[in-house]
Amino acid sequence: MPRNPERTRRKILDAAVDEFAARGYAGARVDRIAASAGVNKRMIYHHFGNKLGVFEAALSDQVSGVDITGQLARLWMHEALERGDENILRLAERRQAAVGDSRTADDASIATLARTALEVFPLAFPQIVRVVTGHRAGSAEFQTAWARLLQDWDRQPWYRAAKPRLRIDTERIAGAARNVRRMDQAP
Amino acid sequence: MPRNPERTRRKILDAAVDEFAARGYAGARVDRIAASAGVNKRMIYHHFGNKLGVFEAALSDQVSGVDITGQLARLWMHEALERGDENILRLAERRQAAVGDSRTADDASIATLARTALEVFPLAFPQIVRVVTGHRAGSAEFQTAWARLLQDWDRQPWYRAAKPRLRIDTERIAGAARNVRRMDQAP
DNA sequence: CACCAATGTATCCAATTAGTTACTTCAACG
DNA sequence: CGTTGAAGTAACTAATTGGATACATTGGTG
Repeated sequence: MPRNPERTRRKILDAAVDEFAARGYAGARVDRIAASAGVNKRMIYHHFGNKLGVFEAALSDQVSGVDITGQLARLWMHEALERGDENILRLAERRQAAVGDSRTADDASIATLARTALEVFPLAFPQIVRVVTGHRAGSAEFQTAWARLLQDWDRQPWYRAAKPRLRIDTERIAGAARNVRRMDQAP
Repeated sequence: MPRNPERTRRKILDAAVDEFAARGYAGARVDRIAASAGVNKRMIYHHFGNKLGVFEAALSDQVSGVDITGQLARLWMHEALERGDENILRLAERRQAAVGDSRTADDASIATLARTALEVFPLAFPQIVRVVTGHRAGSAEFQTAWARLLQDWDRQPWYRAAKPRLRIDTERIAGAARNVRRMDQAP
C-alpha cells in the first residue's frame, strides 16, 4: 500500500466523526478512532496534534452541512453542549449555507430557524417524541404526522411571507429521521 | 454535624445533576461530585452503587420537569445522546406531566410536541440560533422575535384546534433562555 | 544517486479515575 | 447496656488513556 497522507487523514477524520458523534468528546477514545480508521494512533497525533485537534477537525468537517441526518444532529448537540455559542466553527460558511449571502431580514431568519427546529427536534430528542406522542420517532405513525405538520407549516401565509432561505425537502427529512442513531451500549 | 442520610443523599443528587448537566456521563467525575457536594466519595457508592447509578438517579430526579430551563434542556440532550429512546426513565410520569392523563388525540400530542420543539431549540442549539439569525440566543433581539413567533404559533387556528395540553407561559420561557449555560472551559 | 522531511510502526509512560479495603463513629432498639 | 447495622472517613489499587519516544521506511528534489 503506497503512502497517501491525504487518504490517511481522510480515514482518521471519517472515523473521528463517527466516534465523536456517537460518544461526544469525553466519551470518545483516540485508540478507538485509530483502530476503526485502520491507522496507527501515532498518525492521529501527527496529523491533528492532540485529541482536541481531531475533535475540532471532525466538527469542522461535518458541521456546516444543511442536509440534516441523525449523525449531524448529534454533532450539533455535542457542539452545543461543549462550546455553547462561543467560538462557533466556520460561522461564515455555515451562515452562508443556512440563509445565503443576502443580508437576511429578521423575519426570514426567524422563520428559517423555526423550520430548522422542527426538523431537528425528533432527531435530537427521540425520547421526548415518545414521551409526548407515545410513538417512536422512527415509526411510520409519527413520521407521517410530523411530515404533515411540516407541510402545514410551509403553507402558512406568515411563514411564506417571511421568504425563508433554507428549504429542505420534506421527504428527505422523513427518510433521515428513520436513521436516528443510538449508542451501541449504555454509557 | 449530626448524621442525616437523606440530606447527604440530596446533596449528592444536587451536585450530580449539576455535574452531569454540565459535562455529560463520560465527562462527569465522581470525585468532583463528591467534592462539590461536600461529601466523601465513598458515600456516593454507598447510596448509589456506582457512577451509572448516580447518573440514573440524577436524571430521574430532574428529567420529568416541564419547566424548561437550560439545565433541563442539557439533561434532555445528554439523555438523548446516551440512551436514545430506549429505557426512558419515568416514562409514565413524564407522559402525564406532558399531555395529562386523558388518552390524547394524535393531533394534540403533535401540536404539543411542536410547541415543545420551538421552546427547547434555542436552549439546546444556541450556536444554530447564532448561525441562522446572527444574534445570540440570549440577546433581547432574538428573545423578542422568538417570543413573537411563539405567540403567533399559539394563535394559529389549527394549533388551537388540536387542544394541546402543555401550555407554558411564554414570558417564563423567555426568561429561562437567558440562562443558557455553558461549560466553564473547553473540553 | 543521496539526502531529508514526511509518513508510518511498535512500545512505553505518567496521570487520571472508578471503584475498594479497612477502619471508625453513630444511633436505634431489645 | 451492648450489639448490630448503617453512615462516614482516609488511603489505596487496578485499569484506562492521552500523549511521548525511539526507530524504520518512503518518496520527492537537487
